[in-house]
Amino acid sequence: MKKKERQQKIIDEVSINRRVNSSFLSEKLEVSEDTIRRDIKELDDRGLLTKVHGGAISTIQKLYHYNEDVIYNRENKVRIALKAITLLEDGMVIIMSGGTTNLILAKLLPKKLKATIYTYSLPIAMQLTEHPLIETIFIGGKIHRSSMVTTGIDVIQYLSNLRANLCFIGVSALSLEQGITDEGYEVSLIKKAMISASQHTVYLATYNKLNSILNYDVCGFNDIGTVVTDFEPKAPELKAYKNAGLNLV
Amino acid sequence: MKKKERQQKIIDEVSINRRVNSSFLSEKLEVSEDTIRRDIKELDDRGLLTKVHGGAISTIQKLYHYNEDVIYNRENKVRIALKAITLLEDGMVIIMSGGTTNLILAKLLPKKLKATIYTYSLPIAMQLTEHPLIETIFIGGKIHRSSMVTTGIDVIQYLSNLRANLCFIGVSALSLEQGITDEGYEVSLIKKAMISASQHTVYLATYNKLNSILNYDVCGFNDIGTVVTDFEPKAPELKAYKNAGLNLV
DNA sequence: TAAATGTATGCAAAATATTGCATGTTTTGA
DNA sequence: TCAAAACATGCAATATTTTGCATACATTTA
Repeated sequence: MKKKERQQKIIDEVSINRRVNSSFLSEKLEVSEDTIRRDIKELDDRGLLTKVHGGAISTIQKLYHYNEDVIYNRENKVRIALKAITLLEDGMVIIMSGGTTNLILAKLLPKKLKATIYTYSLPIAMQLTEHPLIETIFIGGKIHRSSMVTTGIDVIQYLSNLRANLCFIGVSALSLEQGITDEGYEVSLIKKAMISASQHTVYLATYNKLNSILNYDVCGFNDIGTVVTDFEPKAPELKAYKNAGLNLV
Repeated sequence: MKKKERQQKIIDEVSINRRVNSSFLSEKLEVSEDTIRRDIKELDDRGLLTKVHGGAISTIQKLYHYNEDVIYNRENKVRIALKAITLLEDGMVIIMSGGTTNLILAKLLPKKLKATIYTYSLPIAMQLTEHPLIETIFIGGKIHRSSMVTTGIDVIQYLSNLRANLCFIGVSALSLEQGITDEGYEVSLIKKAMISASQHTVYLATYNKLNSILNYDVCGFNDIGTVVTDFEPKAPELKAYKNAGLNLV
């Protein structure tokens, strides 16, 4: 029996029973206890089980995990997310759009927060399953491959019947002239539906989204409520926005 | 220089430049081009870069990836999934339940298969986004944390309006007396709805699900259509099932 | 289309990894 | 506290993997 095969059997054994000891495995798999110990050590290093005195115990494994290194401008998004979290209270009903800023927000939500969250983004929904007190409702529809969100009439219709306290919208582009715009027609409609379903809307925008205009309107400048961004409050680029009456956090 | 170290250097090189060719790497790392090619092939298999004629190019990193090592009895499930795939044809409308066997099936689906797939499992939906020709529709609802599927009246209602060619159901328990049963009430209702929405139903069952009974009925023994399992066709344990008229693949 | 360049595969030598034992140390639990 | 069990480590025999070469095949490009 090869090493790989043997290690797989150890993993199986550990996942069936909560715990397994080296002497038992040594006998069952017909190798010395030293070999078993070395296997267990290696599997522990790979995070597949936990080595204990006498054998190994199972570790709760995540089926899916996401690679944060892939996210562009991650540091700034973390700062935005942390600011956005201060706006939350227990018991809120929240709608979240897609995008990596909202994904980071989902990850950073306090574990003790009680809330009901509606989303149509697969990664965000996955992330929210790790929060024990958050009830997550996924809004179904046709999946858009690259952005991993659902779109279509089903989503808009569902949102039209919803009442939420707050929604978090990832901003694609923000300008003084056009307000918030998006590059996709479908997404712009969904975001509009989110806005009208919520008492308050919070826009999450990294600084590189400022002063740009895309093809589809989401929200005119005068209707924008709160924008959370990662610019220094005194940065000159923000002055014009503040002067125009925007509530920047 | 060890293999691992060398492969890391190849990855580094590819991520700095967009592309690197084998002859350059052969000279720089002082090994034959054959070795470089073998390294590149292996790294490609692991998804860390993309092999092309003449060398390798960088691959877009996935935001989410799942850990196959976590899946119990993975080898058997792969065999079941491969058998199940032979039942598919282009243009089919398919419903998939949750579970790791279906997840593996989703992963192994031929990249050239054209199909429309309905699912209520987040991991399966994520997996399906990697198939360019598959249109995926996610059935929304309240998310059940540990199994990462949606449940509730919304799901059942949605399924009741659906007509599909085929559905794949992960089996929790199968017995001669009770047929297919499940441990959750909600899940059993959803599976029943899937069955009545589909022309044909395919049950995926690893051998350890045989001869067990759980609390909620999914499908009586006489109504079971096709079961795909990983037992040897001549195994004595299957005899009773075959004698009772079950179509085992 | 032909030459040049890149690729796949089998093979044997060399490199590397695995394993069980011997030895001494640490941990456990009565 | 002390004996028994579990553990870590070095080592040599053994098993496996890696590697470059030779050969034949495929792809590119001038």
